[in-house]
Amino acid sequence: MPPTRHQTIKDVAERAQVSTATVSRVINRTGKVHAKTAARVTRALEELGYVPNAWARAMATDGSDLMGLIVPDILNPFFAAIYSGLNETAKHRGLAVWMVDSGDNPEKERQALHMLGRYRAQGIIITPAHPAANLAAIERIGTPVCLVDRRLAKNLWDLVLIDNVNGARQAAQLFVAAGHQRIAIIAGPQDSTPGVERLQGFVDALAAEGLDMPPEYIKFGDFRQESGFSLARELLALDAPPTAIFSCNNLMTMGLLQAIHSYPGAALGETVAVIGFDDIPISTLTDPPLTVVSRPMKEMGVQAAKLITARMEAPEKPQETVVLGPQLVIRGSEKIAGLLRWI
Amino acid sequence: MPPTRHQTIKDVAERAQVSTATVSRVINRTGKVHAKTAARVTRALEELGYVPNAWARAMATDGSDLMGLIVPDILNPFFAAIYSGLNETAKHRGLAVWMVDSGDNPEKERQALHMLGRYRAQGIIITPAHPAANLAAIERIGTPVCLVDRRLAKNLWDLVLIDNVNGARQAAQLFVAAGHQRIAIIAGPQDSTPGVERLQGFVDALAAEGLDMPPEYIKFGDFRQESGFSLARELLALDAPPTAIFSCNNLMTMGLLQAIHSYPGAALGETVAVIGFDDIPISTLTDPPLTVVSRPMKEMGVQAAKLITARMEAPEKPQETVVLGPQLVIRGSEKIAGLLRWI
DNA sequence: GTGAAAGCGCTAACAC
DNA sequence: GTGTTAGCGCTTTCAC
Repeated sequence: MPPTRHQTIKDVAERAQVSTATVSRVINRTGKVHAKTAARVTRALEELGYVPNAWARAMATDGSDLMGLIVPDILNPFFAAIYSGLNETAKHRGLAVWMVDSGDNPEKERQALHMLGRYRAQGIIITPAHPAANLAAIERIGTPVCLVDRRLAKNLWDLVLIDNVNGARQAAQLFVAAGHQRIAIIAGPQDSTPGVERLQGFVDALAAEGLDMPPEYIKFGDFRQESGFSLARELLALDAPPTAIFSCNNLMTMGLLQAIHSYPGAALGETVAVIGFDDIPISTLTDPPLTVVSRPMKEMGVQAAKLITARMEAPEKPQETVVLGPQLVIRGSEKIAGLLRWI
Repeated sequence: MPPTRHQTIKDVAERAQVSTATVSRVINRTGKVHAKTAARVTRALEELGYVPNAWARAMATDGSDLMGLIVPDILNPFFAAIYSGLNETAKHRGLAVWMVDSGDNPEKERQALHMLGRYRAQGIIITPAHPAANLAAIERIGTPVCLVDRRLAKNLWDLVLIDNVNGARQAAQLFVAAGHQRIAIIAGPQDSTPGVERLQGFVDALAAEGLDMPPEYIKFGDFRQESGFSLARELLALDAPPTAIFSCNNLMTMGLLQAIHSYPGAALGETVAVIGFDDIPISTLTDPPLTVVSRPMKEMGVQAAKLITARMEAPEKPQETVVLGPQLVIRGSEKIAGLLRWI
């Protein structure tokens, strides 16, 4: 491991017997350089194993190729998929994406924002931890911002959203079609866009079908597995437990399944039906396989990349919102065995 | 969105009626500054919403707080967990971690290496895609390197490994104890450390118990779900299918479960037993729940952080290897119902 | 076509 | 205690 100092443009210039300006021209293909000189420079570049210094370049040009992505949970496959789509698209445009985890925590989010600020990221894509917590900080960013999956209290930024109301409605209608009457929901936090919209879409759709949801059938979780687990147990313990449960995100669905699995007398597809929001790897492994509202996660990242690069080119253009449609994937878990006989 | 130019140390200096040097001193708490002056500077700092420029600072000090992590698959919870541990520990030491995905692909890995080089990362933690593909590039890095989970063809770098042989041995012994005779393995790629060691540990342990593994019971996958699925189907289709299958990583275990689930006549815990390497979220949801060789994933990240920061302080100290122990988590899937009667 | 030189934002001697 | 100044590595006028 020879810890050789990084070669600079100056080293290259000396070796190729030219000025640093010429080396720069060759590297960036900017301005005319004689073919022969260029060849000499290229050779020196290779011989020295020159690696450009991104900082120095960014300082001189007042702009880097760095893009920030702030997500609430790097371990959640949903956000990993967004990163995937974003990164691929950004790479094509010569941009590098740095993903940072906010832990869905305003204070950590503030730190993340600050860090990307220090590194002078040219744009920030963020799924905010809270609709208002870091509002001021985000307004002060001074570089393009694009929100993904969740809105903020102010509507100043480009948005990539899912039609949550529509997705929840489809789930509700499917439950009704399967003959369920006692339908429950494990909702998300009501200070987040997805939390509110999914609950609303679900409740409204059931109401339209003439079904009122009693309060004890509406549970509020925090989008984490543990809350899905404990809330599901509360539902199963009711005197008149629901025959159908809609879980509002992937992690809570995992908890819900775990609860059903471990609850005496409860059985998926027998005593209780389930629809989850967001597909999960185990969907096809449960018995019956899991019916879910699925959404184009990677595509959300792709759209975010497009919005933010467009805004980098035209900072003053009007705010834009992209709404992607969810898709119901029916696999069987939306019904239970005995139900049709009872109706 | 007022796209105000970033404030510089110079702006602050003017506002506080001091020199840039003094501002720098206040920011970095280096050198003496009169309390009153400091107060004036601090005030200006806040009023202007000053955010330091990491690049400029790094250029001036010839060193940043940037750390690179290159993983084969950001979507794999195993690597996400490593990031988690690494990031937390690094943050305590004032370092920021940039995780980059190599897609387990030497070419993309090369690009990742290059990118972190351009950004002058102060250290690189990497799970190499291939034992030799980018060897030269890694040797040329010139900044501390720490390998996680996989070795390289040369033993020049600090290492964080799992005792794979030991983990596989425990799995084999448990199968034997459960009365299995026809035991198969879905192994990983044989050009990777974990692939080789887990196979070896398993085969050797069985041999020690007097059990030879016929070649048709040894399948080679690529650590991805799809290969777990198709190889499992091959095993189940044998004239004398195994009663026990050991899967060598989390993704292949998912495929294996899927295959068992969908294969006519096959049933987990009835016709076939399973042990997986690495825990997965669904372990407790299968029936019977899944027995796995589990390992301290986050801790691997923590150890990597420690090794690399230690090396940053003492670049010439002897190479160090940390081997962490895996742990067998017995949940029931290692046995099948009828087996004990037959012995 | 090519080079000299200024400057990006910051730190670190070195003076005072 | 505080200011002046010389870089860090690079790009970019502006001359020639």
